[in-house]
Amino acid sequence: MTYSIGDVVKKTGLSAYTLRYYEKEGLLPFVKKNASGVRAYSDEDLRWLTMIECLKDSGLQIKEIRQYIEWFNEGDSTLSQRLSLFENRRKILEKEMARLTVVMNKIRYKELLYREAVRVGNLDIATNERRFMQLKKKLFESPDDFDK
Amino acid sequence: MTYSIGDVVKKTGLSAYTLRYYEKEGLLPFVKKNASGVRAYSDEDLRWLTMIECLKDSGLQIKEIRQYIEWFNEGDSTLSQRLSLFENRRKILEKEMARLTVVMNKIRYKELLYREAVRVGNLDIATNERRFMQLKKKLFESPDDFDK
DNA sequence: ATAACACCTAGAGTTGACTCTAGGTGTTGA
DNA sequence: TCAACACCTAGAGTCAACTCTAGGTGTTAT
Repeated sequence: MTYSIGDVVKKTGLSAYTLRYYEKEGLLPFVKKNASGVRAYSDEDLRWLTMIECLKDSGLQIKEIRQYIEWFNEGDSTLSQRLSLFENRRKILEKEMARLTVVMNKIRYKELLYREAVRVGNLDIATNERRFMQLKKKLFESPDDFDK
Repeated sequence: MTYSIGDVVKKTGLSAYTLRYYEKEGLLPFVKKNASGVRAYSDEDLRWLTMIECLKDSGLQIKEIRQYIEWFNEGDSTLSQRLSLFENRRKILEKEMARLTVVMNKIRYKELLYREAVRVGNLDIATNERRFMQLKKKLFESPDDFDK
């Protein structure tokens, strides 16, 4: 069972441009072409595309994904490099989630503040009302920076 | 109290290039210049920079940040637009965190798998060992996509 | 047999967010 | 006074990841 590039566009949601671009960048070294040069994707290729999506979602750049694929093709001698890659990614994702949690608190504070501001018609509450000042103090190192 | 661009570079970690670029893009509409054209940042400007950092961290593009600053300068008539902005951001951040949680699981699976693969010297465990197959099934819709 | 259609390549263009270069001005310490 | 230094502007360059264009080929339905 093989698939045309149009089939793969429908299956993956990626554009044909993107699929060709990935190939040019070395992300799909196995895609076969028929006698007249038309791509015929295998199920194996589709599995690679799923993995590529996952790695991309985790924040890897295309050249890093290519590196992973090259390691995969070199076989068991590169197992430890691949392990490092996933370890590093996991650590980076942990940091990213921590970062997002902090940002989320700040944005939530702003949402709460503006919800009340819309209700009363002005923003003075941010600097006047005890409850907002206390919230700011809890959320921010230097609270006054968040009156903007 | 005012600060030169060099002072602000030290305080914020942003480059002088970036600070001038932000100004060009309308993110710092209040920065004063002295008679010979040299920027003198105020404490107010520094507070804006903190806010800009926060909005940038939350994923806003520079033109969206400019829009927010314009709304701020227009006063209370734009309170509800600003509320929407923070609401939308909060929702986007929630989605982003959910997305990262899913990705994290997949990357953790890979890390675990490769840790064992490095120990035994090959990757066959992924397709042979019951515990990895079960983990895959728990984590992925179509588990075989993650043998790459 | 011809028009429509899906596909191909090489290479140019786009977008966002910087980052740098060239050429110049203003201030300050030896 | 003159060299070092921090600063200025306009505009060009960079980078990643696409996205598109131009010009062409191969297949299929009428």
